[in-house]
Amino acid sequence: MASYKGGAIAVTQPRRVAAVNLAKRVAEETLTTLGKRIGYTVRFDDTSSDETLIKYLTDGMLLREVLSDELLLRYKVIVLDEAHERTLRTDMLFGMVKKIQRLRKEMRANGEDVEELKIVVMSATLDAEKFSEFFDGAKILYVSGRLFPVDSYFTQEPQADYLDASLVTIFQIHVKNPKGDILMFLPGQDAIETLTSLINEYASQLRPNQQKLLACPLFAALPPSQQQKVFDPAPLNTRKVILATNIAETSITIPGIKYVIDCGLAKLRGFNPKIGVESLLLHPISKSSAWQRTGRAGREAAGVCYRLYTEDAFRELDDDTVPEIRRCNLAAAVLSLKAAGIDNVLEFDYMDRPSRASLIRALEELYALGAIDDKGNLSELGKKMAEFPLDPTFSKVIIQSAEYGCSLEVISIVSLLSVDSIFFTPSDKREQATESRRKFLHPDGDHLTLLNVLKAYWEVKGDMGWCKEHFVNVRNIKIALEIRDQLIRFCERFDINPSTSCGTDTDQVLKCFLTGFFQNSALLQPDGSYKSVAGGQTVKVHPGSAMFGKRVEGIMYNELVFTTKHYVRSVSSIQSAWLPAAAPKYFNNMKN
DNA sequence: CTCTCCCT
Repeated sequence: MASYKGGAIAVTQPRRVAAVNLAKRVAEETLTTLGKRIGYTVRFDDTSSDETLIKYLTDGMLLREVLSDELLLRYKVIVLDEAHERTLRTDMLFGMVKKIQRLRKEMRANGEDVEELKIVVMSATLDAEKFSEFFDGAKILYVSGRLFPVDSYFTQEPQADYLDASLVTIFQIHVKNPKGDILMFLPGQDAIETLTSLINEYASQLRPNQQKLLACPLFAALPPSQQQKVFDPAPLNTRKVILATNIAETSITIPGIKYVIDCGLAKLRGFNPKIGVESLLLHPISKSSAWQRTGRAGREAAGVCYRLYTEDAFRELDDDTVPEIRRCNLAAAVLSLKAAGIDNVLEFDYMDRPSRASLIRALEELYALGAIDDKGNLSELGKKMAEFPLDPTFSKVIIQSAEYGCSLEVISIVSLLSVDSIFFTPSDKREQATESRRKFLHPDGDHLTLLNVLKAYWEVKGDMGWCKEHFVNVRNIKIALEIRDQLIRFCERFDINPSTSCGTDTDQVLKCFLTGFFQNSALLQPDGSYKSVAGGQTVKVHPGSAMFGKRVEGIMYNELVFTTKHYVRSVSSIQSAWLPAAAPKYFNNMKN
């Protein structure tokens, strides 16, 4: 069998499912066994081998590969697919592969035995010139899509209440058209749950001889069993209306959609580098996002899209969504760039440059964590941190856990914090969910509460009924356990004994977390509020937290996001006296 | 008195 060492083709995807399904499809069509000439590599799942000529992988996976193969010498071609999505990772790869291509060309000119690197960028954007210009005037090849036509309609007047407008539009479609399911785009869980119950209420008032209407919610936090309902065929004489977040824009494709309703809004991540706070706020979508939503009606046959905004409003929308790299905290990205040999992250070749303030902020955070020195060079600690598939804060905590004697506990808690919440709380059963989880509550907060839930999950051997009863999201807890297995292997590689336990001395766990999260701490004020030590914001404990409504002298939190207020999530109780020991340099500087 | 989505 041929080995393609040095001559393979990488095809990147922003999502795992896409990488896996593409590889399966291509293997099938080329009549080969998956994992031979055609394979895929995603986290926790790798079918590739030395024989693999075409490897489909997530863009995050290719970024990991750069850390061990700085010139990506195992590939002769790199295809970056779905480039228009401009994920943080695709944007990092743009600059990296461009640099690698130049280096390999220079090496060849010096007579070294290296192949040139070919780069192919695939994008559904209309603005191909932008990509071409970035890659030094690369040739553009246009390929037409295979969508069916979709008629688009706008409202005559601006809609003050998009929930009301949605409801009216759904029932108008329902009574005027014989068949075809409806996909409605909404900004979040809250709007989806509200509209689901409104639809079901009004649908019960339809005439008995009329076709029925069934509302199906769809968002990422929904447990797998309920997400599945979107794919189940509707009962006889019933039309499905799927109420979805942006998850239905790209990640999940539902068959049988004839009508799309677009409210024109989405929740968008933002980042303020001056105060270092992330936000999650409602924004009008971009034109490209509106077209993407529209296209969801034309996958199997001609469709119709109703936009709940005026044509004038549409013209005012931005052409494209601001790339993620300009909207998020860059600490993890900057650490990865440094570990991949890009020393000067301020001068890196970005297709869209993040603000200087945002890059400086990331460097400051990494310096405070001890990942880089005062010249901006990676420290020994920083090199180790970059190896872990985690945010730098988490990798710092894992590495420090050896000294604090609590690796066993810390590895589990970091795994549980690495997934979207292991709890699922439907708004209509909030009290029931809170009550059923009360027995896991640890007085010191969410970190140790999560550990209690995991221990209980193990005791019942992951019983599905138990999960349902306690509103525990099985999918997320299972992902957390896979992460945990992976982290244990990393620890063994770095001579950190993953079985070291602090037993009942759980303060060790919280003190250890502070070595990564000292900047995410807040102290109780005389008026009963908490004020963050880093930015001085007044922060509110999220109502879903074990620390909600409690008054302790200090708190540490995993996350601070501005939504309606500055909310902190995954919160635990700390003592202010622990802070200087967790980060001596940082707190000594603050006094001066 | 309640957070869109995705990745290692």
